[in-house]
Amino acid sequence: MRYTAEHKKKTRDRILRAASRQVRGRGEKGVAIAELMAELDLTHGGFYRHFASKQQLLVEAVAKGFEEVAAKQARAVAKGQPGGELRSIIELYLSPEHCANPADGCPLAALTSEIARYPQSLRVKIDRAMREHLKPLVRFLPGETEAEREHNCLILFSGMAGALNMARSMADRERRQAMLEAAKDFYIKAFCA
Amino acid sequence: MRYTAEHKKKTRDRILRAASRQVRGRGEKGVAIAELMAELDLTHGGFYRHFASKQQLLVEAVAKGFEEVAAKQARAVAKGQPGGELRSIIELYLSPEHCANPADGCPLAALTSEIARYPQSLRVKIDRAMREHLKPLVRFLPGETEAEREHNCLILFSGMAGALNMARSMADRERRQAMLEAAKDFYIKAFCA
DNA sequence: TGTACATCAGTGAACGCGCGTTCACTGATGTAC
DNA sequence: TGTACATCAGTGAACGCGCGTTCACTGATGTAC
Repeated sequence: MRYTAEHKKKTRDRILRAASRQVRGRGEKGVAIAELMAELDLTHGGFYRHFASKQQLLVEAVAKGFEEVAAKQARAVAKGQPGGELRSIIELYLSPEHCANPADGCPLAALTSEIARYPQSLRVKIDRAMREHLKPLVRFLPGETEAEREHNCLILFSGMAGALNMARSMADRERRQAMLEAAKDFYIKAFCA
Repeated sequence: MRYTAEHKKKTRDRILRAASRQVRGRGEKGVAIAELMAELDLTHGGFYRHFASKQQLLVEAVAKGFEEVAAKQARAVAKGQPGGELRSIIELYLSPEHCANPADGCPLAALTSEIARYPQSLRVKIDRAMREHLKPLVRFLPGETEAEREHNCLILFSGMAGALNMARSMADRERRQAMLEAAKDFYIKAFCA
């Protein structure tokens, strides 16, 4: 059957959203085209009307993840008081909710060690998406020069991603909570002086 | 043909070493039994005389990785001056060599985001191996109480793992180096006060 | 307005490949007598 | 010391499964006339 252009856009977006959740929840290898399409009540063959390959899907899915996270961070910042932007972001990032729901969370944390192994062509695109995402946050970081603030931004987010993964790796709830709290204290003290 | 008990031990160890390097270099899904055995000029069938399953191999391979890293850290500490133990460890961890050679490096960094997705049974064992590895380092960390030093230890290593992965994800050499240097400065200032 | 044809999102079978695991077998060496 | 049998690390074919991608086909709707 023939569908409108609008319908096609919507389908493409549904695939992208589902893929973005799956790749963050399960990693690149955890995404299977046929299963992904079945989740949307579609069959695998149609996938290639929307994306050239699984790789292309992944790049866009990661970028989509960064967008979602940016929106959440913006909401958290808007809720908090002025001057406390970075603190709000740190508390959101190291919250039990973010820890418990990788699929809805930061792609950098979900794929920390995988990205380093992606082919260069993919890495370049993800790197770009990440920097695009971090750019508006740089101004909240301490530092005399723009370069210093940028470095601090990278250190903060890579550090929090590491801490979040450490918490996610822990078996019992208590240690997980303690890890998140300790990390929250540390990063707030280090960057919100 | 029949081999001596010693020969069997050696073969098992060769498999384990190769697997440890592979899993750190490529991730869990990147290890293929047949390829692993072929690398040692063996065929895949023999694998199951040494390990019950791929999972069991992975647990031991990760533990082996922690042992290797511990040995390297001990060597670095012995070379440096007394009082500078933590500084030596940080400099080793965030060195260009460690960044460039994940297969010979810290399993925590190599598998940061994957471990969180392993089945609970596997995670428990890896968690134990990791804590075993960190235990002798806790005393070098600042903190009034043992619990505080332990938390600081977890924050430091998870943070460094995050920073190392961030550097590994970057496309060009300059930014990678700058990231490592900035992180080195930051963690030394934060923990070697 | 009506008709003939073109388009194209979606279908589902098929291809080709990789992988973990099993299993009957081999044959050199260990062991029991 | 010599002989018959047991052991078991290692071999390689086979099984069963999952997966990315291709392709001929469908059929409702868009478009040209």
